[in-house]
Amino acid sequence: MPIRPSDLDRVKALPLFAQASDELFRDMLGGGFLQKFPAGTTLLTEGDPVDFLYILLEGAVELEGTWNDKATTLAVLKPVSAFILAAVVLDSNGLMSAHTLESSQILMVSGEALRRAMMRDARFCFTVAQELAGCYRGVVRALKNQKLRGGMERLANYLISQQARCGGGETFALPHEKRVLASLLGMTPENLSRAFASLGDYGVSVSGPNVTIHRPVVLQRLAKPDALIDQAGPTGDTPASAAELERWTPEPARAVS
Amino acid sequence: MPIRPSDLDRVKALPLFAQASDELFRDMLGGGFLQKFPAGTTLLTEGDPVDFLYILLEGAVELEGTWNDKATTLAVLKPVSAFILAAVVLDSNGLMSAHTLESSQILMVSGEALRRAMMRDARFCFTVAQELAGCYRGVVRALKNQKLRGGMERLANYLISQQARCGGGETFALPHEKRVLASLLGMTPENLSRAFASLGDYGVSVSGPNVTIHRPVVLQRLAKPDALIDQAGPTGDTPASAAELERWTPEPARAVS
DNA sequence: CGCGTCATTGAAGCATCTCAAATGCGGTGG
DNA sequence: CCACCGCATTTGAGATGCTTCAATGACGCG
Repeated sequence: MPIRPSDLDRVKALPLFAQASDELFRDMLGGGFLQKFPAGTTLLTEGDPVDFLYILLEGAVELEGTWNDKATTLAVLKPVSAFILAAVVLDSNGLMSAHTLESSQILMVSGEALRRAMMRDARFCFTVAQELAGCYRGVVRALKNQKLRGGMERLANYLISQQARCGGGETFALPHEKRVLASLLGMTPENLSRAFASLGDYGVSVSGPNVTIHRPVVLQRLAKPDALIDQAGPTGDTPASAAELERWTPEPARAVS
Repeated sequence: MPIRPSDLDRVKALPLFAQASDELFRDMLGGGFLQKFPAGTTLLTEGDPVDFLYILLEGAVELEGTWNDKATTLAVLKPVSAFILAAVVLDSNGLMSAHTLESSQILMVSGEALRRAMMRDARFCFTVAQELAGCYRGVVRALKNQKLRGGMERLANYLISQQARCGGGETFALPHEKRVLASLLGMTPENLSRAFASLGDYGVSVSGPNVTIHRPVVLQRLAKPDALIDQAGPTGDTPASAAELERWTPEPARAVS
């Protein structure tokens, strides 16, 4: 499984690696694998030791946590994203399971090599710290989202974010199964259905995976999007969702309040 | 406001600074203040730029997030803890407000100086990355706690953690006002009261701030503590709570599953 | 002593979950 | 091409948990 140059370029385009020297970059990827996994493959199990940093190049990966036979989705990743960086930096075990939602191509980078590179190059180490800080802030947003908002409000804000991420047109597609979306938003599939139905009163119509927001202003009055919870503020510019953790890159210094 | 040597020692004992050279340490604290604040002082407001790393030496600080006129407590810090490290590393604005719960003594370290030190010393930078990774994992635990457990389960697990933190005796004291605890656990004060009352059936009695766990086994069967959510596993050894974010130091490699 | 805050208790309303059944859709095999 | 199957989604009804509003009791401080 040789790594294609075009894949290498995509990895190097990640903020995490963009500033690393070619030498450092080559060293790190020395002990790496590029692998394809079918949909539904479990990549990591909660509680197991983590030996590799995973980088998703194609497909989609779900991160989930479980307790007492219940499961909840903590994030859904799309390319290009690195995940479980925190466990790798601490050489610890994962707090969440990871499995593919679609057939996925994944680059696995040796955790050992990554930590060595960090110790060797302060600049790269700083970039990792920035990435981790960004991840941290992503989960803080998710926690605020969960504790401060109700189900319909979470859904409304998700739709507004997703719309921005899809280019801003009044109709766009949901990127995952509704069942996954429900778990991500912290509700049951039944409840998500009902929440979608209720949003009809706010000018939202749903047809399969396609959503149309007919009256954005009305929906926003319900959603009250917030720059400190949803990554894209009320004016909706920046992509990425509050819930899609880890995938977010260091924020611009002084983001809009 | 000169910094007393004894305070310096306490700061240097933080995992974050323990490995830094004396020179680096002195450089960083050059642009720092040591200040006392009365109870109820707002140190930081959500959304404002963050110019300093805060280190709590005495007292207690609450971190909270707000949305739509509702507020929720994200963490309660006790000495010695550094906070808002993530915002400092990204030179960004805070996602949460901070205010003192008691009269507190706080060391403020220049964010500029901290970032410079990181770029200069890969070893220190690595430690910061480890700290951030630990913080990240703390919030992930909190998010799982919030999404997967109900109110009584969260309280039961909190009590078990708190008991361990207080030395393991069957009677111990709650460290904060119940109103704050309720917000930390993601419920209303009324509901916390009822939850405490319900725990009577599980051998828990409450008298003011004092809690007694008469039948630990019964409570544990309800709580089902989990090493991947609560920092202390079922056997209860390590201190610190799932909800008290940021204050947690890098975990030992390979914590008990 | 009186005031204000915190904690507790009760009752009503709302949101969410669970269980159950019906609907709709895509894909397989005949 | 069509019938059938499996799965995701939807819908309904009842139970549960949580919130809100309101009132009372307990405590500490001026």
